[in-house]
Amino acid sequence: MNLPLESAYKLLMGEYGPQGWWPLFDLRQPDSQELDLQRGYHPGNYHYPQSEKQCFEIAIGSILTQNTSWVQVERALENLHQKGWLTPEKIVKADESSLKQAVRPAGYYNQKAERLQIIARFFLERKERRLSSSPPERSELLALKGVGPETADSILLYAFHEPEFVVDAYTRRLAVSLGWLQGCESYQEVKELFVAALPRDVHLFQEYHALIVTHLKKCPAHPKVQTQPPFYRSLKEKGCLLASLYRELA
DNA sequence: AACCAGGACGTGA
DNA sequence: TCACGTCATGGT
Repeated sequence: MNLPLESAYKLLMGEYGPQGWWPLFDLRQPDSQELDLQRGYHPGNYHYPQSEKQCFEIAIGSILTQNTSWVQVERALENLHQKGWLTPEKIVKADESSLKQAVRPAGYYNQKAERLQIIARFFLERKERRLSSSPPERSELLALKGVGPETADSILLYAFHEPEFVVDAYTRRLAVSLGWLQGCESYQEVKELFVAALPRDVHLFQEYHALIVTHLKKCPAHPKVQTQPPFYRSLKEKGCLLASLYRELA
């Protein structure tokens, strides 16, 4: 079975262009006309993160965004930024209650505050051992409370440029709606589908995941989980890109 | 006014 | 291993 994963990628890239993930707070240009730049995206520039601080910010964001929309994460990051807390040192030392207050907009603020301190401790420890320049093992990320498979892969892919494909709810939904999956597959199985069909390329992996999210945000044309066989009809009627995706791939 | 958002963990079968 | 409840704020 040879699924057209690259064709889908080309269509998405042709439609939306490079997404400039992962957005970085201290990269924001408030005066820019481009909303992307205002919000810290850096389309076409793959040279980020450029500092340990930016690297850490990606890790923080990946925790905060768990089952939460990105605008909420931006508010939490805003709070942390205003306190000057977007570093492992500050997060570790922060008192519990004000950290919770800062993180509150992102939801689950009790657990997320705790888990931010856990991952901050991890970053700090790596820094003290002068390991910051080399990527952590996936297994040691997974060992941290609050870091599951998606968060680990996000950190590795976007913060450390490791070729790990990120699978999230959108990825699964797209794959299911295109008939590539049934929907009941495990994280690893979904990941394998993409990794096996694509060249192991960091920029490709970064853009593919970002494009999937962008597309399904813009075109939430399908139910959360679609376990039925491919269903072209309902989507053609939506008039969104996914319809053309279907026609191309049919 | 339900439903969902760039999940992960703890528990019991 | 796996299904299920829990965590929580703010948009549509």
